[in-house]
Order: sequence, then C-alpha cells, then structure tokens
Amino acid sequence: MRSRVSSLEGWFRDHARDLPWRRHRTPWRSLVSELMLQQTQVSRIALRFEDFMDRFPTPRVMVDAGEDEVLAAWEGLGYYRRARLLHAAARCIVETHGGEVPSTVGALESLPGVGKYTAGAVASIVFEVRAPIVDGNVVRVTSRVLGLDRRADDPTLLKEAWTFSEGLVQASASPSLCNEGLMELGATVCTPRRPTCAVCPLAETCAAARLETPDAIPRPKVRPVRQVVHMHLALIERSGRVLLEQRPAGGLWGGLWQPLGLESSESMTLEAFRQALPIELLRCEHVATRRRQLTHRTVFIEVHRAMTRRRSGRWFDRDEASRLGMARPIRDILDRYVWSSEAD
DNA sequence: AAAACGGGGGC
DNA sequence: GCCCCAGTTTT
Repeated sequence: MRSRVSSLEGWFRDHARDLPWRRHRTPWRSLVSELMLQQTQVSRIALRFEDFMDRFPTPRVMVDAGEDEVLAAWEGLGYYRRARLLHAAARCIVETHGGEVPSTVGALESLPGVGKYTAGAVASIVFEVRAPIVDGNVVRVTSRVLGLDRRADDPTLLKEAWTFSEGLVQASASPSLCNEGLMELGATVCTPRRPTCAVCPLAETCAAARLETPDAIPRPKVRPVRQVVHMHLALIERSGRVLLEQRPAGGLWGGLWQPLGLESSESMTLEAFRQALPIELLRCEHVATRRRQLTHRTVFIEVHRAMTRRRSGRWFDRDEASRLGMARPIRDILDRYVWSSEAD
C-alpha cells in the first residue's frame, strides 16, 4: 500500500491540473468548490468558480446576501438544493463556528449539504486530516485496481472503495496529495472509457490493467426509466413586466422562479389549462412546445401567452427578472417570448 | 435501501 | 441515444 500511495502522490505532484480552487486555497473556497462539484463535472465549475467567489468571498457575505442571491448565482448548475444547502452551511459557519470553516470531519459533516465525502475532502485537502474520500472516481479506480467486477452502484463495491481509500490515506505522506491524486487519477487517467493504463502510477498493482478491456469494469449503474412531466406556463405581460411565481422549495427546480403554471403527467388541452389556473385569463393561446431532457425525467414545456385583468402577484421587469434564480429552459423561454418581443 | 434531484459533455 | 459526473438528503 505504501508504494502505491507514494507513486500516486508523486504522480499528482507532477500532473495536477491547474484549477481555480487549487490556485488559491482557503477553507471556504474549498468547501464551496466541493459543494459545486457534487455530481457535476470539473469543467463546468471551472468556468463559474471565480465569479461565484467574487460574489460570495466569505460565509458572512453569503449569509447577508441571502438565499435568493445564491440561487440566482447558481443558475445553470443544476441540483439547486445544493445552493440552498450551501447558504444554510454558511449561516451555520457564521453562527456556530465564528465565521471560520471547521477543520474536523465531524464538524464539517454536521454542516448542511456536507456528507461523508465532502467532509473528508475538505478535512484532508485543506487541513491534512487522514480522512478517506469516495466519489465516482474513487469507486471506478477501486473496482479496477482490485478487479471487482460489479455494478458501479453496488453497495458492496462502495464499501470496498471506502476501505481502499482508508488504507491509502493512512499510508500516505500527505492526505491532501493522496486524496486529490486519487480523484485526479480517475478524472484524467482511469477514465470511464479507454483509460490510459500506460501512464498510470497504479498500473503495476492494478488487476484491470492486465485485462484487455479495463473499461469493462465497473459495470454501468442501472438507470430507471425517465418519467415524463408536462409543464404548462402562461406568459402574462403588462407594461414591460411579467408575472412570475416561485416554485416550492422541494422537488424539481425547487425555489426557482417561473411564469404562472401547472404540472401534470399528461398533456392538457388549452381549455383545461385555462380552467385549472388559479387566476382568470382573458385570452390564452399556445405559442410553443419545448422539450427538456433531464437525468431523471423528460419535461415538455407548453408555452402560452395570456392576458389577465388581475394586478396582484409578483411582476418583474427584465432587469429584476435577471437577478432571480431560474432554471435554464425557463430563462430561455422568457428571453425568447417575452423580452425579445419588446423590440417588435 | 431506495428515490429524488439538473444540466452538459463525450461518444 | 446512452453514459457519466469531486453526493446528499429524504423517505
């Protein structure tokens, strides 16, 4: 195990990618980066990280900015609950840790949105604590090094991965080099398809490297069939403002803003939609259908233009709406069917 | 233990 | 079209 680790650490020292959160490392920057990176590719976050940190340079600034600001800054990154959890974590850091990110696995794990992986990552990478970490990369590397021919989401494989990581970090000279190196290896060498075993620091002691097709393991996760959701929206404008509402905190696009609408498992007729809306519409016409593929479902968005006499509700002009958190497809629809038509 | 939860990128 | 991604929380 010792030689495995030192070879991994040495490899990482030489081959670490130049990433924003590595360039300038602070506990807060690392915590934010880890929350952003959950189930999200490094390349996506690398583009957004510095802007986000400029906006929220400390936990205190984030708390004062408020959850809505954080949601807005999170736009396009998905899994929006993470943004709310990050804001809650910032509040917890300010209120119970004096504004400083805690350094122990236990204290980190008690923060909202921080589970075993993230706690171990921050503790080891920032504070050099001997804590193991297991992410998708580590699961893949473990299954290959140990030659475990199981599904990537097999609970027994996950357990083996934690044990493997634990063994590595205990034998390491530097928990941060060891852990980050392990993930970096999975991201750049031991990739899901066509891993480059020829340059891998673990190849000598890897079971899969001796196989003809090392990428045959781990086996793919089982994916549930995507559910279909029909979303019906009414674009209601008046004097350069559009009527919007905030989605419930839980579920799809939780806490994000959108035009008045309804969801159903089946498509609705225009009349049914009109009847089902909680406000009376003077006119309502269907203008477009958009299809959105998400990991867990297919969303059909039926876009309508409508008018109402009603004045109550939350109305926003273009500038105000730009500062609200919205799902990407919803933002696109407003840009296309509301704001662009102002020029007509 | 299983389900819920986005949006892209790579092929 | 399918698979994947620096996972966590809720049920």
